[in-house]
Amino acid sequence: MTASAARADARPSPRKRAGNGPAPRDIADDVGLDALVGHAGYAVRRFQIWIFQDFIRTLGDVDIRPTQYSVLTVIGANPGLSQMAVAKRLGIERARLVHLLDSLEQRKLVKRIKSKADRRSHALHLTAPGETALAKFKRLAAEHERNVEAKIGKENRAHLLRILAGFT
Amino acid sequence: MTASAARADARPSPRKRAGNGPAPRDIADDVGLDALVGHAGYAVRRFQIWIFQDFIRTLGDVDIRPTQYSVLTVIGANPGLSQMAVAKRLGIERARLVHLLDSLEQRKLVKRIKSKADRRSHALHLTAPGETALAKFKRLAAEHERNVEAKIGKENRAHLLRILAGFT
DNA sequence: GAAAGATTGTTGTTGACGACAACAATTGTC
DNA sequence: GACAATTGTTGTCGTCAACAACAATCTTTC
Repeated sequence: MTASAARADARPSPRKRAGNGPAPRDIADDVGLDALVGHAGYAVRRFQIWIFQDFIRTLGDVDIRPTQYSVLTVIGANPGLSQMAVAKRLGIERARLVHLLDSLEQRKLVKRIKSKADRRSHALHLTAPGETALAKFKRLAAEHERNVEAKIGKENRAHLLRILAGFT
Repeated sequence: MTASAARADARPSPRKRAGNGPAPRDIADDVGLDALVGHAGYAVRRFQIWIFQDFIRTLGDVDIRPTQYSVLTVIGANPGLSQMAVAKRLGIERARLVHLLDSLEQRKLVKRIKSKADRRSHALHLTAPGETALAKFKRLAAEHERNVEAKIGKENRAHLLRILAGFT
């Protein structure tokens, strides 16, 4: 460990700013990224990385990633939706949903049924094994949520969901 | 703003759908994702996407992305850090930091100085124009933070930062 | 002091993901 | 029926995380 970078390891930073102000005024002579404290985007990004890694790890045995889980969940709750409807609802592009559904259909979890009313679109449904699989995924996802609670606290998680309810 | 919907409680849903199918089967806007409500990861992901897009848009004129800003900020606050120290501090891989620094160095914002003590490593510093540029970036970043406040509320943002303080 | 092991920066690959553009088939509009 | 819009699909481009391998350079160990 070189002398110039010696302080990069310690992470004391007990300095909690209870005040709401961003206060980017600090000289930050102490440690690392004091200048980044107060940036919501940075904290949210780090948290999102952590939460996704825990999700991927918790659902690792069944090999389901967060986006796949969201697609399955929406289809399970709304059978018969078109790809366009699912994509718009989840905020993903329909071009990307094509590959996601290709993978899920290859695993026999989802099936595309050509719509009779609109022959351009496909009605999306879960297969029978897809339904039972989703039930298992939901149990694992609930376990993941408990990990989140253990990480940031039960009521903090609840408050977080309340704050971000407008983005779901 | 495709997903700026309110709660899933009662949504009259203007039901515009000018060019939608005749069948009442695929009404995109009325899709409920009840099962996704209550998943912290989903809300955080959507929020993170929004916040990054606003950051990129607000700092669009200076062409600085969130990761670049975090690198500049850390180097500005801790001149002389090695690439390994910066990467570890920001939670990015050193392989990725190489390209980030290539870009920033090409723009004359950062310079790599071969360390005399450890000839493997580089001491990272801001250039003179890099310092003045960072000052401008910080003003724009503060404007972005005000956008976040306008989006979720001032005290909600403060509470969020408090909840996620452990991830910075 | 030399060999063995670890670290730093670099290059490369892989895969997930968002953003766009173009296209055929189909539908709605005029 | 001509024209515009939508749906699913294919493709490209760029960002980003995760690895793997490598040369140069410490650090450790004998």
